[in-house]
Amino acid sequence: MSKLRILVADDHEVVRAGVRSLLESEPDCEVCAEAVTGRQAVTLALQHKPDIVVMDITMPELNGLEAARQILKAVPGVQVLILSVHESKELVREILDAGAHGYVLKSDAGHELTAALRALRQGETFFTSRIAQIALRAYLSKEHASVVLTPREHEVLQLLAEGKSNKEVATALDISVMTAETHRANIMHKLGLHSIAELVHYAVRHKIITP
Amino acid sequence: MSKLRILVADDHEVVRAGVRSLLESEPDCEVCAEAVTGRQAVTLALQHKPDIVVMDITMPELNGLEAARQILKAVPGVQVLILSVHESKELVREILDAGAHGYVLKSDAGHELTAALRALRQGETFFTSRIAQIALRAYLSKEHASVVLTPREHEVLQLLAEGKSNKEVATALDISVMTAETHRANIMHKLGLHSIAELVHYAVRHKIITP
DNA sequence: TGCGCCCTACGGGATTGCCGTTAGGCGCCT
DNA sequence: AGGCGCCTAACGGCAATCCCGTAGGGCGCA
Repeated sequence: MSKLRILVADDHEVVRAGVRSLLESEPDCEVCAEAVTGRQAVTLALQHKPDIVVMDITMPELNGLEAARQILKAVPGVQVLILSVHESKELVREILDAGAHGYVLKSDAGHELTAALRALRQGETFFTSRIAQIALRAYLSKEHASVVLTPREHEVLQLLAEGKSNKEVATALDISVMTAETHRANIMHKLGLHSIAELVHYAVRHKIITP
Repeated sequence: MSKLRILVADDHEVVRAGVRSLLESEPDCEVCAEAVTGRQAVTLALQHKPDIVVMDITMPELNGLEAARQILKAVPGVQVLILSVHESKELVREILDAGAHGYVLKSDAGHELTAALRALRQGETFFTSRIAQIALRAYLSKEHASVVLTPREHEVLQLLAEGKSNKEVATALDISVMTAETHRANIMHKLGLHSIAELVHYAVRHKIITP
């Protein structure tokens, strides 16, 4: 069996060097090309027709997700392994929908990356445990997991995350402070949050507010 | 002359592998240790007393800047090279004030990193061109507005913004709850904030934490 | 019609947050 | 030596949040 030919796409040279270093510790892998932008990744994928593309998400010109979609459509048999820092539920969903074959976090240990490659070579998929958990939770909570919040709760969440107090929320929505309080309690219970700070984090991560 | 002993601090293993790979292509460099958090960087710097610390900024527990300050104070003769994705004006200022010896962007080419190392070995500083421009502009326009927080306050701010309560901050920093409380009050007073939510916003906007 | 979900509202106790103020010790700079 | 900034610590008091639970009215769907 010939060597696995791999295209590495990441806008940071340091990261590319890291991936190359980790991959080439595997005897049957070789990096056939490196791309700095998403557009370049598409071009190089067409030129080299690699077995696997290791792809970052945040890249200039064309983000990794869109690049992945184009590559998967244009290059038959290619497999895409996403390597990113992000781990939001929406992102996982988008990645799965894009048809990626695996997802590893940059904070994961290096052996996760090589394990992912071995899985892909066997024709399997590989999602690192945290991602698998996110995907599983999303699946178990009946598809639309992020819509567990009712419209009213979503509204309250936004106001709270913008820095408003219970009283201000109550005034803004013209409801009792008690009711605002109840909504907040329900939101926190549903999302598993325990403080305003976590709530703001959640809102920022899910783009409910713009920091 | 013996080899340059280098400590690499970054929470992403891929990045650490990349830095290691790039550094060890230089014959007179060796990576003596790797840290995953800011606090671990401080500990390992004290243990290994490296010649140079290559440090990321965004790290859990203790950010790279504060870690750099502590290391520069505690380890005589050590040099700190910041390796980050960010390039805001405030950040450059803080980095210069912290006493770092160089600043290279992750998107820079690998030879920038090795060039920086060579500069540091000669006792010089190295700032990649975009950073040098930012620093120069900031110097010329004499802006001394934004950075009023003390190192300790910055640290407390980070922990609070990460969602920790006063009590948790106190535990994490091994200080009294009262003291943590005082720091929080001072931070809020200095920044004109009035709630944890606003504090988190501030931290996100100023890239003190990653949402 | 009945069930479930949502919005509304309230109670009360424990905890934590917010604010002003004071004060000692320590290190750094002049 | 003296001053200054920082870190530490503490107090009092009021406000707000957290965490239980309970509960009625409205509205859509089977």
